[in-house]
Amino acid sequence: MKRINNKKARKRYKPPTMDDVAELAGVARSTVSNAINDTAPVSKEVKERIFKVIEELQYKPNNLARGLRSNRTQLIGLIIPDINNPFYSEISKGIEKYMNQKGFSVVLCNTDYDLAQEKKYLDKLIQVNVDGLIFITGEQDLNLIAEIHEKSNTRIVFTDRSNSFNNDIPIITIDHKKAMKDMTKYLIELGHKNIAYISEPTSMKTLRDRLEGYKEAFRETGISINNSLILIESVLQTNKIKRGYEITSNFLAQSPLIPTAIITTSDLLAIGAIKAIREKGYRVPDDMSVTGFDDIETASYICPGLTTIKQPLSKMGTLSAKVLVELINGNPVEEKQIILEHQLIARESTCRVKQK
Amino acid sequence: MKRINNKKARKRYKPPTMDDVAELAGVARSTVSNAINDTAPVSKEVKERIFKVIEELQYKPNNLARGLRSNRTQLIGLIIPDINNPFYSEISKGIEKYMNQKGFSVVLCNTDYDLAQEKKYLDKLIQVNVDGLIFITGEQDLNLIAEIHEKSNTRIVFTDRSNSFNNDIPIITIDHKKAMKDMTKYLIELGHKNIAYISEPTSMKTLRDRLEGYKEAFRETGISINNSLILIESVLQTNKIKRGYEITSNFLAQSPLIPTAIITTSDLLAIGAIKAIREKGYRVPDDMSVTGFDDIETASYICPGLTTIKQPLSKMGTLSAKVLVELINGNPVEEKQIILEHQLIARESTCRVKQK
DNA sequence: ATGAAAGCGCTAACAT
DNA sequence: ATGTTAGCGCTTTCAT
Repeated sequence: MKRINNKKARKRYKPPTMDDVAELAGVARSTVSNAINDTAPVSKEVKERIFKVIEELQYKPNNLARGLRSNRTQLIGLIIPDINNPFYSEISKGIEKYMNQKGFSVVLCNTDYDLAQEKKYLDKLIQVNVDGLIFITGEQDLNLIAEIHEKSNTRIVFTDRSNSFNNDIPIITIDHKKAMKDMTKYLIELGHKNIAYISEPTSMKTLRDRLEGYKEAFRETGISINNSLILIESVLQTNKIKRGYEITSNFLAQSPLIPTAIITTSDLLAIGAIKAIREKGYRVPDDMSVTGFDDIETASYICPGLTTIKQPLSKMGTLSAKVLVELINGNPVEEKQIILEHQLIARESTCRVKQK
Repeated sequence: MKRINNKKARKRYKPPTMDDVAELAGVARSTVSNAINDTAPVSKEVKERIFKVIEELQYKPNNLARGLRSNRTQLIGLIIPDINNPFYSEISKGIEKYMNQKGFSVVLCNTDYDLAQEKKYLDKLIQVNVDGLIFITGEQDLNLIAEIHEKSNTRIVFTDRSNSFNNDIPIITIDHKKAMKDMTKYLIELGHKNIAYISEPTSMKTLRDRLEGYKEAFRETGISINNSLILIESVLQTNKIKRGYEITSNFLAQSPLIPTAIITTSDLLAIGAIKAIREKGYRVPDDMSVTGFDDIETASYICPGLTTIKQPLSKMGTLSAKVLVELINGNPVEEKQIILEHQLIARESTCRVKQK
């Protein structure tokens, strides 16, 4: 409203209201409402008359008014770190698709892993009166979540990760510890002993779990762990590929011990790592095997195809959405923790260790 | 509302309203409104009192009520084909970021290139009372758009593409014809003559323009075009990499003439193409150069690095958002067509043609 | 500078 | 089965 002085003001088109429909159909407004929402029986003839008028007028209920009255906006919030990361975009796509089918609209919130942003979005979404929200993040402020959970109309579902399972917010994820254990054992079975581990920050529970899985695999096979091969990022950030490249580059440049395999905690990290490895003159997988995590689409198309852990991303999205809709509809959700199956996908980026 | 029979009904927390604030501050509701929105002068003392109460009560204005009254929801719609495609997700990220800064929330709509879905989303967004929307699509129903433009409160901005420039809807894009001409000439200068062209459907104007650029490059350099090397997809679809792989695979299997270079209309297509080329036993770029389009992040990390046309994706998003906000604020937008600069990025997937 | 009052378009409780 | 009525929480005249 800063400038009203643009002469070409848009002609204010007034869309038809429920009153218009009621009048033209010769019934009361509440009858129209009942006809539309099936909230009370309406005779067949009246119904027909009403829907004819609706068709003629191209009447569309005003969601704002509806929401104000009924406390239901058919809006849900989606808080994710980075929509430009295929891991999140694929989950998001699943969520959006399901929600759209169920008549909800999805408000997208991109945090760039910033805790302050998360808080701001949380506030914003409440103010938008979303019926619920799906939260994918590592660094949640649990107090804040609890407060929201209690003080607003908003239902919450976590996807992929949560820092604690001690509340009753549903979470859809996989068994990260098991997954990484599978991967590590797979490499060990290929004869690898010096296996580097490049991880995003273990401030996130999923990543703590994975590290645990890595270690457990060593323990169970009786191979000793070399801590100098474990590299943990300290800060969450968006440019995963670049970070994978940098970490690996630095590591290879200074480590006295060159591993025969590198495990990373995401496909993007792995893509960066492979580039760094090659630049140092090593071949993948002949000199060094590399593994990713997630199984994003590109993982199977890059060269060499990336050995990785497949997370059912789309399904995770769909399920999260489904659970949230149940919650919104007031249906009880028995299973608070939904743990989906992962799968080790062996491609060309890993091979049996060569004679040393 | 299907089942009310879950006993564990949530305790209905009632957030404070503007009336609560007014009462506690000992002023009229309208004064609170004026204080918050700066819509009329309010004395300093009263203002302080009001904001103190707001802080205490943790009062947040209800957007629904606000929107119902003022016809402003601070919601905008984003209609895109595929959030899981880095091209769109990067633009989307730019849009979301800018909009968030400006106090808007973004409603995400993913069409999967389906025209019917686009229509549904358009309706839905109007019903949600978005203040405006950004539309990225090839197959828009122009009548529908015109209708919306006229009959709703909704402002529209196109990003990347539009089938016609004959209306006054702003569009943010690059010069696709020029871009593809640049790329083609670049290959010609490297000595290539038999350059295949793999394109997504030319039902989209941007892709018609690019094809035109390809042809013009040949014309201007006096090299004859071989139509059997031009392959146009007939249907828009999401799985670009897979399609790139299939098209290239089929083409190489049956074409009597094997080109020394392949131009594709997107990086994803190129990634698929490279895989197919290798499977047929050719090397990239030694036997066959390959080019992409867009310059998504992975383009520089795959092996070989992909020669491509850089589109300023993030900027396109930001600018689209900016224009839309101007429109919403009633500010005149002089420049309806914003054509941004592209850039040819030469990487390792192309090289000088070898002696034949 | 502040207050009173109307009403945005709808749902829901109640009455008929 | 249908109508009447009272708000939901806010912005926006219009008075004062």
